[in-house]
Amino acid sequence: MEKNYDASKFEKPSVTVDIIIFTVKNEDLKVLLVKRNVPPFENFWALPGGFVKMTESLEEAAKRELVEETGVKDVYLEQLYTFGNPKRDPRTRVITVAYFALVSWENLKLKASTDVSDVQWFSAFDVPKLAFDHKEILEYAMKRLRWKLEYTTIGFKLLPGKFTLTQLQKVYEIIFHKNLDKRNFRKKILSLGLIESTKETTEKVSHRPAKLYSFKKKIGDIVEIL
Amino acid sequence: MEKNYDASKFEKPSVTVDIIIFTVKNEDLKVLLVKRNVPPFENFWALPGGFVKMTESLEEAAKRELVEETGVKDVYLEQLYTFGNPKRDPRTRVITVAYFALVSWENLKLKASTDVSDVQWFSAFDVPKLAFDHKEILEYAMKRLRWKLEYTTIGFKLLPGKFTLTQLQKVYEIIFHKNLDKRNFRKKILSLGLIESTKETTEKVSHRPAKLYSFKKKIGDIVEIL
DNA sequence: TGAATAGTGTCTTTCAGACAATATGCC
DNA sequence: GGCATATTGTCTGAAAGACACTATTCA
Repeated sequence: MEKNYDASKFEKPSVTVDIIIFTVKNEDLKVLLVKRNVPPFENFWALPGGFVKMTESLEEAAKRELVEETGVKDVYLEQLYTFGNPKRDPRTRVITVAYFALVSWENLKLKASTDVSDVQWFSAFDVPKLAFDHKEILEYAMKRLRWKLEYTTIGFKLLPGKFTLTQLQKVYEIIFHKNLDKRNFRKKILSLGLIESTKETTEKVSHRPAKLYSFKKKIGDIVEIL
Repeated sequence: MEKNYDASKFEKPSVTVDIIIFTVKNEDLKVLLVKRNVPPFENFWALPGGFVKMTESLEEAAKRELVEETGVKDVYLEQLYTFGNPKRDPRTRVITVAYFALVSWENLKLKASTDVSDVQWFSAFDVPKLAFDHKEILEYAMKRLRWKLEYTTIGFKLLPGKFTLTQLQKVYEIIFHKNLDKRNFRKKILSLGLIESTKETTEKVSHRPAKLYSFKKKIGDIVEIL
């Protein structure tokens, strides 16, 4: 901290949060974008976000935006990185704290997906030109997502509460963009001891039904690394 | 981003950077602190830091602070986390972007270490009460440091350009607070293929001299994970 | 009984960890 | 030669990866 301080003495940047909201749907990784209807970057798609209010924490701001856009609470949310290049917004100095969120499609389809043209899910592998430096932010989020998937158990967060191992494997395959061996995948996931089979199975499928699994809710989420 | 924007319409938070500067000296992990001489937290020790100027990026701000406090450039610097609790500063809303830096004692002892009472190195394992939420920030930095040391090659950054394997092992032992097996440590480090032996050895020691190693400067630092 | 997906085991290779004797330079 | 530290290899257990067949349900 500076030695002398006068809050009014310095010109201050604006601070926003932007959220990268991922979900999996139709065998694809999706990201939620909103269409801008004012300059700059009018008619460009952008990450959802907004100004941080003076009385809310950064995480509260991110959660607020998340609820506004998707109607879901209690999802996985983590701070990603803070982007502060002085030229990233052509109007004025804006520093943005990026968060990334993982939601299961099943949990949110009731609400946000029924919105119309100005809020839409895009394939994370094929997004339109984005406003500001949002492309860079998205790419950073993809890196973090892959990394987390490899070294933590975060993948569950993209699925509903009960899921089959095949569904889970699919999530991994989608995000890593490569096929995985079924036996090795199951061995590894189960050896982590973080999910348990329920007594239920999938129903009304014209083939052998699969067991449904759910997370063990253990002492504190073990997602914490780093 | 918000749909409508008027830079003057919103009250804005102040934005600072704070830096956790680590070094290793006397077989201890040290962190640089500065003593505050104005309220709030007058006479408390705090992390070095300051306001982000309107025309500089966050990283530039962090580098500027780093040079001001230590006189060193070209050190390892990475963004740590952004702390934005609305109550973290009792005066006004201050959001701080924390960076952490690793410097080798040998590279900086010329300058900053000769400063007097208000800038000092403390053992990272035994710091005084800190101003604001700086204790929390420091703890987070320690976690990140341990993590990075385990999964990347970042440890080299705490040593001078040429070093012995024993010195390097010492760094790891200090930070992990436990002893490591010499043979396994050397096997692992050398298998990474990131350092190479020079033709030099330590001199004027009253025992067998050790080979000096240096980093291979490869295509881009391989420290990038996550 | 055929279609479709679920579920399962072995072998090999690689890496981490335990463990102790020899080598070298200086005095 | 004695002291102090440097340097080096083997064995064992665990985990990751390659690989193919049997089981179950429904139509």
